[in-house]
Amino acid sequence: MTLDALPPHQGGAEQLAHLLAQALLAGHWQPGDTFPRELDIGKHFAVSRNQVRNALTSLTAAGLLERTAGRGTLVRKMGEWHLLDPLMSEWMTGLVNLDPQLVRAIYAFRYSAEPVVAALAAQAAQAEDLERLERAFAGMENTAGSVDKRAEHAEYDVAFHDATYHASHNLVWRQMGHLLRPSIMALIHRSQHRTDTLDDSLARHRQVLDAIRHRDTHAAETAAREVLRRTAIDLGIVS
Amino acid sequence: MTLDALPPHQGGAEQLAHLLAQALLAGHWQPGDTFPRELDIGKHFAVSRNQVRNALTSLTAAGLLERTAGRGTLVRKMGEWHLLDPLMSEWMTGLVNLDPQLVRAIYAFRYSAEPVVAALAAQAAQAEDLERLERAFAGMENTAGSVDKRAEHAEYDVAFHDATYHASHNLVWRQMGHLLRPSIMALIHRSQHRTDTLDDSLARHRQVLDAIRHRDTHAAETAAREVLRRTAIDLGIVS
DNA sequence: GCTTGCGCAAATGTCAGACATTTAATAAGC
DNA sequence: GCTTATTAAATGTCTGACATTTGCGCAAGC
Repeated sequence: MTLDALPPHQGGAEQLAHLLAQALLAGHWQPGDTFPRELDIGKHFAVSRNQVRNALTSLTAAGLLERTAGRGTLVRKMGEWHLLDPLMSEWMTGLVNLDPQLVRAIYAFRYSAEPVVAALAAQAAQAEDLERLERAFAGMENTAGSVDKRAEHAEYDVAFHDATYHASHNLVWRQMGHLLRPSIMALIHRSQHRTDTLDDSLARHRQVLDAIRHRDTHAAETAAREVLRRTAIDLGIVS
Repeated sequence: MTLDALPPHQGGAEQLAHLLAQALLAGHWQPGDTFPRELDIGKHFAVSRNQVRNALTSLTAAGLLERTAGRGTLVRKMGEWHLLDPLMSEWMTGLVNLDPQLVRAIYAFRYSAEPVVAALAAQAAQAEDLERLERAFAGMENTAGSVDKRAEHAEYDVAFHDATYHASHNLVWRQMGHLLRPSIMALIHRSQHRTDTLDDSLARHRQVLDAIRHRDTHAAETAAREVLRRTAIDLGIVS
């Protein structure tokens, strides 16, 4: 694979990293392939070697690449990626053709984890956590109707789930809120967003909110699972 | 806080990063403090500015520091740390005085997550996963007796739990195996390692192994919880 | 007195070029 | 045929200069 298929970019090592990362995530290179050389990348995008090295440092830190002096830069396989690195979430977000295997893996994780997180939230949520949840839910309601507010709706959706993780009041769980963004954003491109399914999704979210508000751990667990069942359908994981 | 209290080091930006990271994790600087300047660090450790910048890049990527041109380098608070970055686990491992709040947070996470992971493992484990679990458990048994094998025992302990996460066959859960190392290594310094508690711990691990082997999800869940109850006692979280 | 603007100092960020080091392939020599 | 130099190619490192951003002081002007 060459660089020719990639779009140009506008300055900054971060953007270059974003560009290359998305190409890697989209599978433009096979694991084990040798990645283009620093000088070639710099030539192609008209940036200094420094910028290239900074970008490649990020990708290496995220487990996407493996570099060794003399040999070059190798592409690592999906199992080695640091899926929990916040940068990864940023790069995955907005990627249209995210690997179905990855979408499935993240969903499976959420399906097993989120009920537990919701239960913890029901135990530990403070007043401000409830406020965040309610604001996010209200946002979801207000943006549920029109088609041109789909992106905005997804943002509130992300905010709702992130607030749930946050309400668990556990430092580790809170970090995983990042994973929600790519997972939920994938919904935009895959779901039909019919009115009835949206209503159903909203109702299930409301049950999570109510359960947490009433400090009902068991109900929160069940409700979170129901939300994710709805998500599975929208993602096309189950029919 | 100055750099004077830190030990010297032996070449390599990685080691320098490790050194500075451990100082940060140990709380040598307060959140919001300004970190020493690049040139001062280079002067103190007799390394080039490049090495310093490489080290600081790692610390910044891990969320320990925040750098802005003109202002300098600020120390971030614990809530912003990327606890799931593999480098963080490496830095935390072997740190004698890890912040109790952090130990507690990681433990609370494990207590809520590991039963679910064990249940998944009971569903998804393959023959090779069982082999790994058995090898790790056998190692724990063989190193249980003597005091001078405590470190080795801890390694097998880590391997056992890591094998459990691995057996879940989920890309996301597998990444979290990293968190186990600092958590389990903390046991070495905190637990008394009396013979009877070690026997008890072994027995509970054996139940996890058996439950996974028999594909009994519910038993795996319960057994994992029991293992962590034992761990809580050894960590001094509960009496 | 208060604000605005200018300029200076200090810190991180960037660049360019040369050089070091590692690796793999190739050729030389026995 | 095996081992050993040699060479080429890639990433890693060093150095010095310069760019850019930020915060602060200080003075002018309303």
